[in-house]
Amino acid sequence: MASVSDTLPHKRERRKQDRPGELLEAALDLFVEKGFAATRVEEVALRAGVSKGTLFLYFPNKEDLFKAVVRENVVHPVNQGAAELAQFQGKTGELLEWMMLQWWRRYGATKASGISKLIMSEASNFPDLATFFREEVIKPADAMVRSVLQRGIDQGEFRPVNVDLALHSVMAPLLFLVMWKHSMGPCCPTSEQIDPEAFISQHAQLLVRGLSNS
Amino acid sequence: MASVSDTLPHKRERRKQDRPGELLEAALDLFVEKGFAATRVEEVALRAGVSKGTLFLYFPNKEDLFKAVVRENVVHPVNQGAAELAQFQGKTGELLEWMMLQWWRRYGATKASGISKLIMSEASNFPDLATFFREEVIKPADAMVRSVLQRGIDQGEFRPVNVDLALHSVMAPLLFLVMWKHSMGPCCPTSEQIDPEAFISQHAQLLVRGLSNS
Amino acid sequence: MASVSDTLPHKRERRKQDRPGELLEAALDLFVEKGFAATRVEEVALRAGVSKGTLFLYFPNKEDLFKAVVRENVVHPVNQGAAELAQFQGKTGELLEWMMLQWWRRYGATKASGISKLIMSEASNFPDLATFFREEVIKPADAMVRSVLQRGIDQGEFRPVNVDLALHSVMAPLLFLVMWKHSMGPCCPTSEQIDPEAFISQHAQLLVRGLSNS
Amino acid sequence: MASVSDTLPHKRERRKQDRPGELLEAALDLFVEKGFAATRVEEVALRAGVSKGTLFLYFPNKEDLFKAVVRENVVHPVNQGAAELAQFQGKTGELLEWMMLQWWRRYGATKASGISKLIMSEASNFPDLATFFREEVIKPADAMVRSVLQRGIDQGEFRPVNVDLALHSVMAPLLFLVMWKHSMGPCCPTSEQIDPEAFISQHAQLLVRGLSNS
DNA sequence: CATGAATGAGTGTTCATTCAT
DNA sequence: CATGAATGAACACTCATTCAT
Repeated sequence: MASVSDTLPHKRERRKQDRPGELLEAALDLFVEKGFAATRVEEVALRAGVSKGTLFLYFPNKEDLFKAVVRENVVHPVNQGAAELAQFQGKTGELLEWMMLQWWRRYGATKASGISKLIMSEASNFPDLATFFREEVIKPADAMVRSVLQRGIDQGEFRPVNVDLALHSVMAPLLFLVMWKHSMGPCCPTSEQIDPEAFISQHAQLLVRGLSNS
Repeated sequence: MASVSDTLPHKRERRKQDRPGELLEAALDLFVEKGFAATRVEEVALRAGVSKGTLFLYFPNKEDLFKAVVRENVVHPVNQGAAELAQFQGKTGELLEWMMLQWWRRYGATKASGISKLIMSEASNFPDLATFFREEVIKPADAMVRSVLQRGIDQGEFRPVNVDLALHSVMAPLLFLVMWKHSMGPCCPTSEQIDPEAFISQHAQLLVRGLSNS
Repeated sequence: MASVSDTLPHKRERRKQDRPGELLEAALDLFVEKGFAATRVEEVALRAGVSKGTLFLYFPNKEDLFKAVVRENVVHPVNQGAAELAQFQGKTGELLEWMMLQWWRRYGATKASGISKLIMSEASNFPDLATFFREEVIKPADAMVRSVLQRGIDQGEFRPVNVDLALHSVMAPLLFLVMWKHSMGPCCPTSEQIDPEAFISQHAQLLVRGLSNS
Repeated sequence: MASVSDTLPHKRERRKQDRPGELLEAALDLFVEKGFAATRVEEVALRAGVSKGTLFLYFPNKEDLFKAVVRENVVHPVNQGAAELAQFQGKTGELLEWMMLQWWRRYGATKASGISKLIMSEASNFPDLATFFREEVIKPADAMVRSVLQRGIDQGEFRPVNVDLALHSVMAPLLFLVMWKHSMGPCCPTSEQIDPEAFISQHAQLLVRGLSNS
């Protein structure tokens, strides 16, 4: 006899199963907002609606909670855009600017980018996370950018610059914006804020002009 | 025969004069290595070869110790660079590349650049430090870059781009290198290391070409 | 057979409920014995049979612990006394003497009166505590005395003296006894001890006679 | 050959001889103002114009400095007034009020009274000081007051009250004023200040009326 | 004698972690 | 499983006291 709880678990049970997920979610918010050291485990537990002791039932200590948060929330911002990118018809210069703006809108501007800032900040204390991040995020992203630049060169639109270096000319401003957004940004008066899209546009255009073969 | 004390100050005195410098050096090391919050003042003192109490004889509190470290290792270099910059004769394009390379050689490549990474990492937890850094370091540096770009525009060498945005096209790659150096870098195999000067050179040239009026 | 846990709460729970009271009692002892500044919170905790951290579970800081001690041991008794006072029927002269004796028996003669001595001793170093004490203890007590004196005047029993000054003719001897008890008293040979109730009685009678309209 | 320094010592030498005195003076001010615990020996030394180390040349530790300050500065407020008192012709009631006012003007209102407050405050930590103070100050003062009261009784002006108790009716308000002046007083708004002479006058008159034989 | 640099034991307070219930 | 009371090791900062010069 199939009881209700087989298909639609009671609230209690559903929550129980979700405990780790809810804790990870709460921890993500707080770690991103405050960093590792300044986040108190009790606050994480409270935000997840459980007691402090319960958190330690699921994660043996704060460090492991942190690592789980990072591993769980690292987003692969490449996968989504790669397909669209491949279909793009038109000048590579326009593609480059479009790609950078898309990266910002879909990733840099979202909460998810907080995890990148977090990793950059804490990498030296958690080397394994840094390695993990490099493999999962940086390498694919670099490859994508590299392919776009190579496309421009192959099509004769760009000069044959050193692609391995040029890709950082593309990524650095984006990462800079992410870092800024999560560090100095909140401390700055509005008059000193940076308009991300305006900056990306102008930077992309400078880059394309700098790369162009004319 | 002149005694030692005629030419060299007494041990006590000599040490006394050296104390602030020794403490600042130890503090720089530890702040860069562990961040502001995770650095314990006692460890700074011990590394400088004195007791905890002695540190507070020279710096009233941890925050002021940090500010002194910043002044010694970041503010001074930037100011020195600015002075040399003013004497530069020649094309602004060359000046820009030279400035970026100098920034790297004199600051980015040194231990002191860890301070910038630290600020980026912990600004949100220590708003006072962030404000201090913005006023003492970022604003002067931005003004310097802005003046170079404006020089190029005024001399007709650069197009009249938005200087407030372009300035980040100059700084972002430098800060990216610093972040990289102090976070992901140490975890990367040598094959994936970035050659900072080669990157800066190429980026500067892309930028100059992108800015140029021809 | 009903188990113990049916009638008595579990050891943990019982202790938990008792904690604040035990801490307040230990704190009263030590504050009175050593003063505010010289009392270490850890010693309070230890005397209450808990660790230092536990104290901060119940009181956010040393100052609030002290305020709680004052509320428990000074404010409450004063308020209770005031209530009984209101019900008093009879001559104001008798009321005055009765009030002074009650004040002594219920407060002055107890450990709690050490708080008044402590405040007199340390007020200048802890202005916040002084203000707190003035608002919570002195003002209500003064108001009570003032109302009694006014009652005597209104009923024609007392001459219309300056009530704001006369109030100190009532309080000063009481505070003098408290100061004496907690400072010089313990150092005096028994032959020189003051008999508090005899003194209060005679002083009250002198006062009433001095105030009386006959 | 009598050199100048025999009669008028050089500033240097004079100061050297006065060192202990200057230290005691500086210490008096600070102990009275802040109490024993809150007074820092360095501040005492600075105010006396010497270095911290020098203070320990003259006083082996803080406690002994404190005791020296007290012993040195305890004033015998009786001696001066006793002679005048003996010559007083007229009603004892007037004598009593005059004596109380004089005590206040010549002692209570001066800095010297700070030492009484200090002793009352710290007596429990320095029992030997309390004993010393009792012998040197309290006993003579009590004797004087007692003699005045006895004079009133002997002359038939006062009723035969218990003189050993009544003397506290005289002293308590005076000591209360001293304590108030050095503790709560400075923390109170001007509207709540006590006018010492007005209070003493009214209290003395209440007392005299209470004592009088009519 | 005098200095003041140096010390280190202590203070209030925080917080990750444990464990009896 | 879940709780939350309890712990104790840190940490920044203070200050009486010492001692080489």
